[in-house]
Amino acid sequence: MIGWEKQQQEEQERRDNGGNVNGNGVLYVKVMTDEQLETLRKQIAVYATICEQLVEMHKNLTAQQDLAGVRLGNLYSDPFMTSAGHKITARQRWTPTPMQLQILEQIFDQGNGTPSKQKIKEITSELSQHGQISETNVYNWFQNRRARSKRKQQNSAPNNAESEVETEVESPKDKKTKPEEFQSQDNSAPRAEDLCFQSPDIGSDLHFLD
Amino acid sequence: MIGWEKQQQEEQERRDNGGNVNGNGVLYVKVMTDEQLETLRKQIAVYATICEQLVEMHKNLTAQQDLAGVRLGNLYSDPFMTSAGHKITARQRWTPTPMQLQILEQIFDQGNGTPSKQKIKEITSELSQHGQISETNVYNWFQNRRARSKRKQQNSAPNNAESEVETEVESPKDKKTKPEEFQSQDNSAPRAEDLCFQSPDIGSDLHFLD
DNA sequence: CTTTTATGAATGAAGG
DNA sequence: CCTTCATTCATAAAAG
Repeated sequence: MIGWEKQQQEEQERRDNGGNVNGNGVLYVKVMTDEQLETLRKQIAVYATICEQLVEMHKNLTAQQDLAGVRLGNLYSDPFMTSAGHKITARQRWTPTPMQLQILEQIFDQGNGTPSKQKIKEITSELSQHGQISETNVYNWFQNRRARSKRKQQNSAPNNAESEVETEVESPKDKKTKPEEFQSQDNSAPRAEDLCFQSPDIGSDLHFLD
Repeated sequence: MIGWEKQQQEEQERRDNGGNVNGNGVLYVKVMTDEQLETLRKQIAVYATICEQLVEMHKNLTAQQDLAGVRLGNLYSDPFMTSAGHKITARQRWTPTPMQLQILEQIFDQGNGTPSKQKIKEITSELSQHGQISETNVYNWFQNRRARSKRKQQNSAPNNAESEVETEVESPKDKKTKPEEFQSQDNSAPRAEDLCFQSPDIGSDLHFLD
């Protein structure tokens, strides 16, 4: 197959491009901005959802037919749903180098838990000496670090109290968020009329998974 | 299926054949070969085709049921997709359905960046046909969408004291650093139409979904 | 190779 | 509007 792996790592905020590129060899390539890719990704996701729903409907119908004694057999199979359904939307992500991680941890421990805008810039600047990184990466890192640190703390604290008072299974008891009428993901079947895709010449048939 | 997520980020040893790469802090773009694009196209086509076929199957089944007088009605308005994995547990926060997203995105792209109170109502009204939603949701969505779009844009400009010798970089990538004029601040989601990925009007065949 | 875990990133909502 | 937080999603890395 083809190797998408030719792609290089990068962050999510690049836009525009420098026209066409080529390597040391001759290589014609298409260049897409991240926004374009993102849009593509979402549109594919829409397809995935539609397919899922259609399959679900099918299962229901088939089940009914079962009751009626009209088994049609497994026309659908989810293998493709899982294989093609989500892999397409692959997304790359930054991975801190050990050095970067060390520095980040260090800063985090210093208590200046408040990553101000300016601070971020500085940190990013410094870290970039040790590898590819962007301000967003730094920002995210601190966000996640704090959130997870917090969660961990609150997760282990109530447990070591003398008598085990916490028999809770999962429910976040201190749900400070207002009890708002939760709107469950209704997820009513999509009206595809509203999907504004169009199709090119893709007149291919069903040899997905090829 | 192929994974274009296979790329690797190495601190200083990057060496790919793309040539459009660079060290830290430089302009990145997604690069795809024609082959890769073709594959993507096929995959999308697969979705379109599968949807069509499922629709056909559904019609047949429905027709049979009609004949058999076993019309059971809305069995397939199942609130949750069990195949997706996590949807079973009710969610406490609104998650736009793909269709809602599509519509929102569309409206957002139209440039009328300021969602007036009245507009919000209209939009909410329309979107509620595709799933549970409230005006607050819509309002928040636009708020967030705009804020993040903006940040993203302003984040993509800075660079770039190219320092590290990325031996492979050679091609004069004419960086058109003109992030602002590209599109007004109200539009940041390039339509995929540019890429020729459009889908067939499967919508007309899916009307029963509703 | 498949499953699990750790964690970077996305995003709805709240606050100011 | 902008920033911050909480939660969820997706995936690179680790484990089996």
